[in-house]
Amino acid sequence: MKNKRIEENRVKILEAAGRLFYGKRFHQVKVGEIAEAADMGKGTIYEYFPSKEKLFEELFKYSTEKYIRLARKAGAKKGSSRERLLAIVFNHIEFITRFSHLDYYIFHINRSNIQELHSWFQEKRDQFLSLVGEIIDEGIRRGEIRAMDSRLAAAAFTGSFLAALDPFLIDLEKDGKKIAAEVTALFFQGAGA
Amino acid sequence: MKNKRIEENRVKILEAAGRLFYGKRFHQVKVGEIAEAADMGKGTIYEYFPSKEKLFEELFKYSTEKYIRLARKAGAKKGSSRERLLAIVFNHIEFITRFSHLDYYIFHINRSNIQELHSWFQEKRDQFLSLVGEIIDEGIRRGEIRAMDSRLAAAAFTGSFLAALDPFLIDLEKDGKKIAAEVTALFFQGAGA
Amino acid sequence: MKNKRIEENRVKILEAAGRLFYGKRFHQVKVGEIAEAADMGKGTIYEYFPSKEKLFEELFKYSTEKYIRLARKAGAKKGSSRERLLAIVFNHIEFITRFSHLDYYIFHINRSNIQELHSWFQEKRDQFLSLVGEIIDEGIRRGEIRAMDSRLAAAAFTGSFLAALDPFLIDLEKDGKKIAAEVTALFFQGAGA
Amino acid sequence: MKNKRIEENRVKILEAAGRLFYGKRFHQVKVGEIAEAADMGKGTIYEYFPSKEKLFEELFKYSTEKYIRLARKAGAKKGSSRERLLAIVFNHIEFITRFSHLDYYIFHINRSNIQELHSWFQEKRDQFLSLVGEIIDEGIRRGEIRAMDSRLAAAAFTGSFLAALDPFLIDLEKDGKKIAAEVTALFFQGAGA
DNA sequence: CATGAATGAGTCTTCATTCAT
DNA sequence: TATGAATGAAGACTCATTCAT
Repeated sequence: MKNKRIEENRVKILEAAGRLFYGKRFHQVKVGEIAEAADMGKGTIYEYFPSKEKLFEELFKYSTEKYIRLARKAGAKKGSSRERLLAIVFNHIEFITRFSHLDYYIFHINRSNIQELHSWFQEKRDQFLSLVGEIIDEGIRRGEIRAMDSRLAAAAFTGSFLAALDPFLIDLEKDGKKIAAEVTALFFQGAGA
Repeated sequence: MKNKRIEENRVKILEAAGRLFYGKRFHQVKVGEIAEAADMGKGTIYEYFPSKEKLFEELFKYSTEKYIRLARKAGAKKGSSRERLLAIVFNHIEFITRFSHLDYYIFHINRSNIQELHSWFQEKRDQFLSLVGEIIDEGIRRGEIRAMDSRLAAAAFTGSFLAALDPFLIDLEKDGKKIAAEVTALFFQGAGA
Repeated sequence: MKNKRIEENRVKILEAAGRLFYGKRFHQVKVGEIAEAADMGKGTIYEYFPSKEKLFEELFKYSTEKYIRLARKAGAKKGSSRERLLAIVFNHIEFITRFSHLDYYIFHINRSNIQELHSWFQEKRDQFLSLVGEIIDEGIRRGEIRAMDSRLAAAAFTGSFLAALDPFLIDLEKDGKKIAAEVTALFFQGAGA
Repeated sequence: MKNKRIEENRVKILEAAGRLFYGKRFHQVKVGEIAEAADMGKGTIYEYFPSKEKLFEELFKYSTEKYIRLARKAGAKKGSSRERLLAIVFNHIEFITRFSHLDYYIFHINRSNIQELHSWFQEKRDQFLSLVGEIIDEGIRRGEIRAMDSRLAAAAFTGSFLAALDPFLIDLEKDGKKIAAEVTALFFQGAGA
């Protein structure tokens, strides 16, 4: 099918661009580089994306949506709220391990400099926080979590595992799971004596 | 005095640049704009910074160091570990309220796209986490916080208040203090029922 | 063919640049002018030469090599050493008549301001002096020229025709050949009574 | 006296500029460098010369006039035409040995790219060729030189010693005098067998 | 007189985008 | 559909010159 070929090339470009943009600023990545990395001619890029700017936006969306899709799947598993939150964290670890360059586009450019994507990004963050918030809400309903502002708790929990699992701070491969467990435990038990 | 004049101009440029870079990408800010914003000739910028790139790096450092300096001061206040952590959070609120454009350069570009600054930035983050970690350690010594990995806790706590106080999510001015208290309380008591 | 097109464009640029640089200093010639003179876009120049500086160097080499190639051809003609030397001089006249702008880059910037080309230029001058020196050597062997340091003689002869045929001193078109003959005669007979 | 101090500074700047321009292109030498080399403030240069361009022109004139003044003096010595021509050549050697950087401005930028100086330079060259030509003319009158176009002979002779004594070709210090004698001998006796 | 910080006009160079092949 | 040579708009940066001290 024609569409399949087209979609394959789109993803090929996005993945190549993802790797290149990782750790570089927008203007440090040349369209020619992306083309080369995607093993295509420069002109071909423009068959799939109307501009470099749009390509970057698409990459941003592609990464974020991939993350949220996987997170949703991970959080959907049955179990206690603690198990489900842990699943969210495990999913995070797996994602940033497998798609480290994509991870980059999700929370770390979180105040996207792409003005055009601002509201889109807010919505996606909302979706993610809602996902976590719902798990917390259910935990409250189940009596596993004390009554609280689930929205705030979702943000706090998300922030804490993001910070604790920063691949620049720890060895994700080796210590990821352990830290995931610890940070989740901390969220449930608190630090107080 | 000569040195004073020079330092004043440096800061004048940095502050002007900070306001301009805020919410824009590196290449969207023209050196001429910075010069105009700093009320100087374009050439004068180059008397103080060898390149736009270097100016950006210096801005990054300037902002980060300002933040850490203020955080250190805030955390130094006497009191319980809870009060001191709260002081760190209050400082954060004040900083991103007063210097919202500078805040931008601190945790939100936290995987600095500026390759050259990577290790520098790691060090600064370490310094900040150590600052928080020491407060937690003292809390443990005092019996206010249960025995735990203070480093991990520091990262988790920092992550949670950063996420919860995101100015794009909440009205900092209005709800900042309340949320600061809540997120700190959550850190101490945990979410568990 | 592709390569042909590329070489054509290179030469087109070099010739255009040659005409422009003639009688102007490096910084008085704008890249845009060269592009316009070569009937190309400014960016195209940079497809062929990495910088204006390099383009100038290439022009220098191009001109010098063209001169030497033609001189070699002229000097290769059969005949007495006097005839062959005269051929070298005639070639010089023809060259600076037809390619006056290229001539400019050859002996008149003879202590090349282009530091990078210094040794390259020395080599080329050596080649030219050797060419003349060999003719003289053969003249000695044939008994047409008395035994002497052919290297020195080559330099002296070259210097004398260069100076005597300076287009700013004489009317090359009108008097060139006559003066060429005279200066060659002077070289053979000497000025002594 | 005031004027003495002023003249001293002028020469100081010219000499410093001469050393810097030597082997560099006009735009490669910065006014700041000249100032530093002359051990003055940048602004001070402008007290003595209205522009960098004019400074360069003055340097050019200064060098050329110094050369011609010395050549005239050298050629004025009593003796045979051969001795006097040799004196001109010896003077050349001494000049380019003592003032190598000034020599640079004389015959080697002989088609001055400074359009404004063109006619001035032609005149100076005329003066020099006349100087040599007069010696030749007197030689003819004395019967030391055969009847000939003294103008052409002057150019040829000048060209030959310039080329033969090129400091990039020979060791002036060591071989200068010998080559001077040889090139003069060649001029008188000719190369013919 | 001497200075050097401030200036901004002027230019090289880059690179996203086009389009003829 | 794929390509990459050609393009030129746009911007960082330089540096001669000025002028307040």
